[in-house]
Amino acid sequence: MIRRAGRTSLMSNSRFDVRFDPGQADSRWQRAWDEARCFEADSNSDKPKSYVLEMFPYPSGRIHIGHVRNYTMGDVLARYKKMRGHEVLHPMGWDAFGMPAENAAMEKGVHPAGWTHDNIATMKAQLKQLGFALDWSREFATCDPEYYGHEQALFLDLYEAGLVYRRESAVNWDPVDQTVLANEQVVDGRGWRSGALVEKRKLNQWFLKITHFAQDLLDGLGDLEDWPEKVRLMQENWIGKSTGLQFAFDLSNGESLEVYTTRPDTIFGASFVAVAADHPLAQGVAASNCDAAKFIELCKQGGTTAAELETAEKLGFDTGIGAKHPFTGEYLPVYIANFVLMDYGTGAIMAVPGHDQRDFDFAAKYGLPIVRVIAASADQADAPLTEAEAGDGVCVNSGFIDGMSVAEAKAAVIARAESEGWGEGKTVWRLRDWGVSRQRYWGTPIPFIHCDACGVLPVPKEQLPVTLPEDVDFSTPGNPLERHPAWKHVDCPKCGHKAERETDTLDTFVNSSWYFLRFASQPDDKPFDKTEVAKWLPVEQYIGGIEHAILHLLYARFWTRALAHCGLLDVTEPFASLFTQGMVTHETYSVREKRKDKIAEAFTRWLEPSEVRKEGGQTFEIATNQPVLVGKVIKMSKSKKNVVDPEDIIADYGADAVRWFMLSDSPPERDLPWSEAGIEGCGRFVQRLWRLFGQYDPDATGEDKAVARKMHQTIAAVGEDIEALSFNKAVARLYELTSVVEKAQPSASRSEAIAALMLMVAPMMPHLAEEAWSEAGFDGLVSTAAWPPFDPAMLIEDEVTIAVQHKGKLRDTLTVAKGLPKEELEALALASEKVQRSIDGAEVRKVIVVPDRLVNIVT
RNA sequence: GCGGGCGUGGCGGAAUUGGUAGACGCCGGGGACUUAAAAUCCCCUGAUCCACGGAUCGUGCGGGUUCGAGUCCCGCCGCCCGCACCA
Repeated sequence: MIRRAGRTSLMSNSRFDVRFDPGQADSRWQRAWDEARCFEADSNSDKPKSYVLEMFPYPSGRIHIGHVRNYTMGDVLARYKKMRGHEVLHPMGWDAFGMPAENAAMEKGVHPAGWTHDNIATMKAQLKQLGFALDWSREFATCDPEYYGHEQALFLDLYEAGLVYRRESAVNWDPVDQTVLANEQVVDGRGWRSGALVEKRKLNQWFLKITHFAQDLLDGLGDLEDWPEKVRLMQENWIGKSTGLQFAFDLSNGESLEVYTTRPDTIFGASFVAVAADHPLAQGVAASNCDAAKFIELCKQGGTTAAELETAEKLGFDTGIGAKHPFTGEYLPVYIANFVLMDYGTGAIMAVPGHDQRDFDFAAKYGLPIVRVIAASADQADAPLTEAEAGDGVCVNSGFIDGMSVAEAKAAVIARAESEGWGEGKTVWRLRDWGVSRQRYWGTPIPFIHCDACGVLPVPKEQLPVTLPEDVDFSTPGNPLERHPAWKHVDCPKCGHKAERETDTLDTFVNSSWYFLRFASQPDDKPFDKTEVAKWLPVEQYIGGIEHAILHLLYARFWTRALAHCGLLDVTEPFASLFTQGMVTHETYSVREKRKDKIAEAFTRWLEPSEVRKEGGQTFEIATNQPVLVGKVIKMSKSKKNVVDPEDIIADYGADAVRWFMLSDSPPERDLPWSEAGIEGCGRFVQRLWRLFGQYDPDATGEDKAVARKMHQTIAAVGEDIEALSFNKAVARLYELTSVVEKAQPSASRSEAIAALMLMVAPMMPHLAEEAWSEAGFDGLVSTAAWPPFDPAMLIEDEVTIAVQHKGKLRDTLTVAKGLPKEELEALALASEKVQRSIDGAEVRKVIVVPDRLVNIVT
């Protein structure tokens, strides 16, 4: 199976005589791969194709260990697929627009472009050091004008297709810095720099009609069998299809108010009506009532996020208006409430405290009635409610729907509303259109021009790209594009009079919504070529963090559909299989210190792992020798200093040991705790394999059945494990084979197993594998060699160990020939001395025999 | 608050999906080699009891189904992630 050429003796002057030296081997093989250009994908190949993609990184400065884990997983799969004869596309690029570049500009006075390009250079060098099998010929950064220019063209295509529009929408406004803040820049309702109370302010902004594809995006989830169930569920909940009743309350002031409810079955339990603070009704009340206006102002303070709105104390303002209940005719009070969202449904709700916790909290606070209208059974109609009960049951205290199930009552109430003409059944989506406007510089300029006479006009396509101006000033907060003297002012493309450019840029999620298409095909004159893309898409395996489970992945699915809708693409689902990997974690180290200026106030000083020393179960700070508090194992973060720099550990242990550590022990979807002892173990294993590889002897003779069987079993299992991305299991099996081969006497089987090990570790430890492969005298690169075959006949053991239980407890084990009939197994089990002692003369009532597994005797 | 996930030795985890719990690795202990150290190799390592043959307990907690439960069902507890302008 393996041909060998060249050297005939390994006995002398071999690299195997000394320890494996990653310091010189790593870079030598990295150069060899570059020179051979062996990882560049050929679109015209007739091999089966594999598109392996990891989420491209934001160039934040340096590669962190999370990147290393992510890209190592993808790399193992890409290298494995190549060895299995696939034409592999495994590209890399840079998600290069975003806020940190502007923050650096403000803090350090560097230009975002320069900062970003420096970071890319650093990080690319770091990725190269890890030996990833990437097709660098397809590399790009989203901040390249070529890339974002094509993105602008696509944006205009979507505009022509009616999928882009403008409307008013709220942003976080910092009144001191006079700037728009991202949610993460709002801390406890205050601007992170100014500390000013953040306000909600309305701006005209650009939106993409993702809701047009809501049903399609939902339906598509059903076909994504190779996506984690939890991600599909999260997206399903995010899209949030609900059917309910939309109806109008007649108000005591003569007007009417549309509300939407998903629980029309609880309509008889409605005890008040609530509208959002920015609902027109609330605005109307505020116009003549300054208390109401004050309350609305209060609601504007604080964050805009759902989590903040829902955890904030429920507050309301009684408008004094009454809403007439459609069945009882009773008037319910209408409140303005801080927990009602204008963006969902009609921005107004009927509140049923008995069966919705938010309504319950509100009713309890304001002394409103809490009525039970759903009960476990009809005789429980008056059971007291101590909290909202959202579960199933039958209707009680509910007039004509009494006794109906929740589902029946929903249908009955909708039917009645429709026949009486005051309401209708309606499907409502939680999914909202995607706001893509950002009031920032470092992003894709939105290619539109505002003309007083002609309105909002797209930039003609032949004038693309609209490039960012380079001479910008970050000394004052806010968007530099707004105050740029020249860039902003242009002539109207229609009437030729003076007009202004749109100064908003696109959300960076737009950049990452089509980058996988550009990797597959990158012509100069258009974003991508449809037929070329069709050769590579969908991505066979997409790998990234769970934090992208909803937004990025939903936006990319939407964008792909939208482009297909415009006739630019034939695919609708970009990622056939998705894998979400866990984080890399580390324990934290801190010392509590007393501040000199504030003696009473202790504060925490965090220490880096390199600043502490462990001794006799205790941990000390190296510099001061004082005891260190060892904290929880949490995600590595700069603020807690529990970080390790990949470059440092590569320097200490070599790329292969780092890669091996990333794959070992923890299942890839779970968190991986970083440990110094663990990486040391990996470094030892690299040397252990190296010593074993040095024992490869092409002239060895003789068969060793046990070694051969173990090798075939391992080849079969490791292949399956890699395909399932169960790298930790593949690693464990390779350890097992290594141990077996080490202990075996020299034989042809043993040498064959050593060669197979070189091939099997090649995707994981490519530098070591190349060095051993060439040193053992094999031709060519191991990276382009074929994965070793296995013989299915060799997988089957001829002996099995049978568990013998008495009353479900293990009493003995028997080693027998595989496939022994039930009767014989039973007889052997009953003959066991240990079993007889346990039975102790009792009557055997039943014997359960599972062939090749166990015998259970019941007395 | 809503939605999602995860709990197995000192630690990371494995267990053919209802069939020998703890594979494999790390840590720790003992030994070999060495003048010594490093490196390497061998043995032990869930808890308790023990007559040294073994016994009992044990997969977050409490119930249940089953000849048999880490795995299935019901109810709790704890921790983690996401929540639309971080990427």
